Amino acid sequence: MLTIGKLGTSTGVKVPTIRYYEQIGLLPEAERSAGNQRLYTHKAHERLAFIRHARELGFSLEAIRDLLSLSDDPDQPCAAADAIAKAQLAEVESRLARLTALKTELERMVVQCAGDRISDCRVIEVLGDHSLCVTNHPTMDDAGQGPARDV
Amino acid sequence: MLTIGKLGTSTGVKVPTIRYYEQIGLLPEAERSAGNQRLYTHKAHERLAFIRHARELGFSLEAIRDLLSLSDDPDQPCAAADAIAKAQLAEVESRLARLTALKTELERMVVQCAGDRISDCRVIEVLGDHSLCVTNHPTMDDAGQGPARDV
DNA sequence: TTACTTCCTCTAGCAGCTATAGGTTCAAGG
DNA sequence: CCTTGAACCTATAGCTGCTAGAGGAAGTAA
Repeated sequence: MLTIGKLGTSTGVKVPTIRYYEQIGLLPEAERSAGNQRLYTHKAHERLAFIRHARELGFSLEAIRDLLSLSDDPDQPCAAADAIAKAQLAEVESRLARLTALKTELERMVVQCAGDRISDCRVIEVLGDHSLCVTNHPTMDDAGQGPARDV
Repeated sequence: MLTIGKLGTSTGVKVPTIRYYEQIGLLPEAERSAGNQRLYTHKAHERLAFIRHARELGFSLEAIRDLLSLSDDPDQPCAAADAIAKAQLAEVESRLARLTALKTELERMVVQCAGDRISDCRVIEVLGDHSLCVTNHPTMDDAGQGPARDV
């Protein structure tokens, strides 16, 4: 039986995050010691490692919730898990494409900035006028509205 | 003079977002009509277009705030604006590297999933065990902690 | 026993919006 | 002129995925 601190260091998940996962029902409520402290089994450790790894791969907590409920039921067909992973892959690919376009644009901005006063600064100029862009980088409608996500 | 709705459609920024930008001081307080409705000048339109475009390129609101105060003062040297753009470029490049690693991993997961029961599912299996990964994809420590950002 | 660390709960905060409620103003049609 | 309906107003709460802080209890080593 691990304390929450040990579980945290052994999985690389911070203690408040573990409590948060319990709170939102991603982890079951932990057993408690006589003094009301959480105690974790090997199974809980595995489940948290799964969650952490999926987070690293960019899965949302909602997707992870689905994956966990699938893995709790090993006789189900695999198609649903596969679909979640494929959706995640598509998401990553589209993000890659957009980021690549942004990189091109930023490189152009930085390279072209030859003046030494703000009034001649390409960075400011390009940001003020989308028509100066070479790529068709994303608009707020298709890039900036979804739930914020890292990586 | 534009109403907030016209300004929104002409810049591609949603109305509540414009009000939010005013609230946090990114846009100055708008003039009001007799009936207390916001009215915008061409200058405000330019400023919002600038913000929107910078957001598309992934700049944080804080960075945009800095860029705006620079552009308000055109005699200043350009170095600060250049530095912000370069930092943004570095950020985008590191994000690209991480996303590429994730893509590799996800592709492997999806391709290898040959079983048709969850119990044989590579997706679930790989997520449960980081050592099955071929790339050194990011950990939560270097990828998942910063301020959430899209694109 | 004392000191120190780790744990507990609870609440509030972060970015960057989005949504809802409950009301006012404006423009067009009859 | 009056009505309808869209667009506006303010204020507040919610979203994701945590993180930080307060104020206190429990566990551990010397």
